Amino acid sequence: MYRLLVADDHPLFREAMVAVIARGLSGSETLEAASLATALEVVAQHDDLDLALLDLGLPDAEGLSGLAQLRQAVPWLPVVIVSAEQHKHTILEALNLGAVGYIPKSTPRDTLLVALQQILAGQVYLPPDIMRTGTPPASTASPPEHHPLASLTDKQREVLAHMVKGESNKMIAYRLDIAETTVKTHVSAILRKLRVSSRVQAILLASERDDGSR
Amino acid sequence: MYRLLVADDHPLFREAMVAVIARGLSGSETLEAASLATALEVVAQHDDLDLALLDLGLPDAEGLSGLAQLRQAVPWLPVVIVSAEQHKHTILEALNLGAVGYIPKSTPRDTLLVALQQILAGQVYLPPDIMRTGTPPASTASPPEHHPLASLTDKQREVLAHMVKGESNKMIAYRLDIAETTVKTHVSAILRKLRVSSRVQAILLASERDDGSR
DNA sequence: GTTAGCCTCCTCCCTTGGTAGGAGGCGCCG
DNA sequence: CGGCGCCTCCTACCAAGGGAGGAGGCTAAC
Repeated sequence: MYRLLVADDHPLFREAMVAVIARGLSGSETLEAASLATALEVVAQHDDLDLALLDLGLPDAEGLSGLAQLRQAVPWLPVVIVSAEQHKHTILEALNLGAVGYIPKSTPRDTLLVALQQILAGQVYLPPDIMRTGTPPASTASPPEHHPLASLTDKQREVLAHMVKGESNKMIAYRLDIAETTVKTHVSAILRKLRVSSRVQAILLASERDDGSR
Repeated sequence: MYRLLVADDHPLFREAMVAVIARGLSGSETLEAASLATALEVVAQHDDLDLALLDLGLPDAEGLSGLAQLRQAVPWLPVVIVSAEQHKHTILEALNLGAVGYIPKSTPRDTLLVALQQILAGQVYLPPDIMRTGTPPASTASPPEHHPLASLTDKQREVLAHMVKGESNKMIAYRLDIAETTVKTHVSAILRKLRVSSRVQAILLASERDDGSR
């Protein structure tokens, strides 16, 4: 059911991770990337990804800069850090950059699965020791605002603006002078990027943020 | 296309009015009432009415009290006053009670038709002399808030509350532990009473008013 | 020139939303 | 008691929404 990206430069570890996902999240698809560069390529071409697992040891990304780049490129994509190191400082920094979780490479297979499921369900996963010792500050409380709206193209935003007014696809098509099928295409893309499953939810989400109306 | 109620105690005038409507607004249905009492009965049984034409000379309603009662009984129903008298004071008072227009009985047939169309389109109609001399104050600017939400039954409000959260009919059915068909019935009633044609519009209207969410 | 992203439009297909109309149960009120 | 409103549920039907997949044109970037 899910589409995940596994970005890690160790083929072996990558395979192991993919195997865990295949077994634990049946029906899910996994894409792989051995470097940050390819990871960026992949996410650019797949705007239907549900989650990216990002290793912090990638050759072309020093430390958390890879996370930062990924977050900037595709803000709507949740990223969970998979790392060997476990400095609390690093973890908190990652969360501040918008990561939705931090999974130590030492995590046993079944715990890993639980973590992924938790994250895919919209939660944040952190290693148990962090969870205990001092709750990470503002980070988890308000996960630095993935503004998924930002990832919309101009046209998509325009369509969304009409959706928010309560207009139907047909009406929007008429107003923007494009075919209704085109409107549907845009709407589908919007729903995907906003990670919702109905126009109503998209509208609610949209009018929650940029609220020009009141 | 429309459903109108003509409330007037003069059979002859009522017939004439119905005839004008039948000819000018082809396909429209008209219901009739000779007294305020019957008018109240009729509107109670037909929540799909588009407009009520109310005569101010009804035997069981002194002056504007009939309008007040009608407005209170079915706040979602637009009411236009049809009257012989033309005191400016009366007209303004009627508007303050939520009337969407005031049509003098002396109005010629074709003007009457224009007035009705204008009102059915959501406008307010007033006799020309009033329109000229001094614009009626807050009345037309903010037509005293038909709070259509008030006309919803408890269950309907409950359903609406879930709609506002972005839930589908199926989901609402599950949560309220009723059949989806029942939810649909409620939704339809809500749309009718709120005078909108899609759930999105209903949601927007609902969250515009009672805004407990922010 | 090639690539990539975006916009455009299409067909096929399924799900969801919404209307119409009927019907039974329940409770309140005249 | 009878009537009425409300809630419940149903069938049948049609319109709108949404996904999958493909395709062409356009422009900006390399």
